Amino acid sequence: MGIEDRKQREREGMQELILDAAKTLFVERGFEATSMRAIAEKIEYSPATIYLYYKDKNALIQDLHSEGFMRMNRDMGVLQLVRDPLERLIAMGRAYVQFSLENPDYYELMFIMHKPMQGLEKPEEWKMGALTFESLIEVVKECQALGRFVGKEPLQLSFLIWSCVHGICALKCCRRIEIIQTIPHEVLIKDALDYFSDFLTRL
Amino acid sequence: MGIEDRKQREREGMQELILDAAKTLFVERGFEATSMRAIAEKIEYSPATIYLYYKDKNALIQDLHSEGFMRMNRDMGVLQLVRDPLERLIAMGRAYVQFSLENPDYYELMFIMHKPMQGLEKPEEWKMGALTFESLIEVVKECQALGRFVGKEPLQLSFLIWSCVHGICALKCCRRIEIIQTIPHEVLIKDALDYFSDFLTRL
DNA sequence: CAATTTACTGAACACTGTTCATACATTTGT
DNA sequence: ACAAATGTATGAACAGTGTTCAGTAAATTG
Repeated sequence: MGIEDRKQREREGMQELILDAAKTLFVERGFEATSMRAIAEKIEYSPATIYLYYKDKNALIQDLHSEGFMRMNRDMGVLQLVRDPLERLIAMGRAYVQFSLENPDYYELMFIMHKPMQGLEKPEEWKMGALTFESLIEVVKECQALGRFVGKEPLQLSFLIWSCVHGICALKCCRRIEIIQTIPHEVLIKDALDYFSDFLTRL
Repeated sequence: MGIEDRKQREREGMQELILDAAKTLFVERGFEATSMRAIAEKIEYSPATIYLYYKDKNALIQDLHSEGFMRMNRDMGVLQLVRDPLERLIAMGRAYVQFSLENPDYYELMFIMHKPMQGLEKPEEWKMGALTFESLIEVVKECQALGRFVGKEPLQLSFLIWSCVHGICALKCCRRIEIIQTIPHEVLIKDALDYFSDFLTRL
């Protein structure tokens, strides 16, 4: 029946309408600062209507959470074409940081905020993140197969590498980088990434 | 006049009473989850009374923010006694992570939450953090004086080192470490720190 | 002892996320 | 074509939040 299909489409259209409005406001005014009423006003519906399409505010956040991971995976997908594992590893690190700089709001959602985590026991959505991490482990293993990172556990090493790039992103994102005022932050981050790459190469 | 002194003491006593209650509740129930009314109830005063001693909820947070830095500085102060710069650097990294594990609530306040940052343009309070970072730069320079980290800018390198340990703490604190379920987190963090130390030693 | 300053509070304001009975529109069965 | 049943949207309300302020009670002063 085409009528059920139409209903389904309408439903998804409404969800997208809500999510887009929410996204815009979240980016504009931050997170806690955007109310359900504000979202409702933007799409010209009653606040109660939103609850017909999303269980609560957290559901909205979780949807954006997954969308963030899809974007990141899309952005980093092309890197699988890089043949040399070490080069790929370094490129992944740079792409990761770049993503966080270009989409700080998504990044915060994905890796910093507490909200999207709680009540998300199921790794169903979160699985996308685990997948990205596993591709990191894979590339580390490939590097090891070529004689690098000898005597290191790939999992632990991958975690350290992740920590390193995440640390850069998080300090920037949470504005703690601002205690450093002697040089521009872009330079700081660029240099840190260069050193990071240099270290990986030398190990 | 002793009477003015007493008033001053009473005032500070009240501030401490409020701050202690706030601290307890923050740790117990998280941050956004503790209301001014809850704090007031705990100290058996009216909510309005709190506003006679703290401008608003942010002021409370900022006070805890500085207290966190004082604790951290105290904890890490003894490390200045470590003679060898590299050993000191590594010990500082370990102490940093340990602090974050023992005081996740303070850590979140100091390095993750957005709230204590906004409206805190003055580095008066934030200066304590900058001081800790500068002692990191110093120890890096000392290492360089002994022939390590050749050709690296101390500031940028220090930032990378900070990023690395902060990354570990932040992933743990924000529960993103939980995507890794194959080995216990303590082991993961311990190993990552060992690798981190190993890398610093080999550079 | 009266006047003044200080410490405190109850009630209110403008918000927040969320729920639910009610009203409207649409689809269905006859 | 009309009535019944389903689905969709909403206004009003609830319980909660941070915060303010007029008014009260206590302590300090003259």
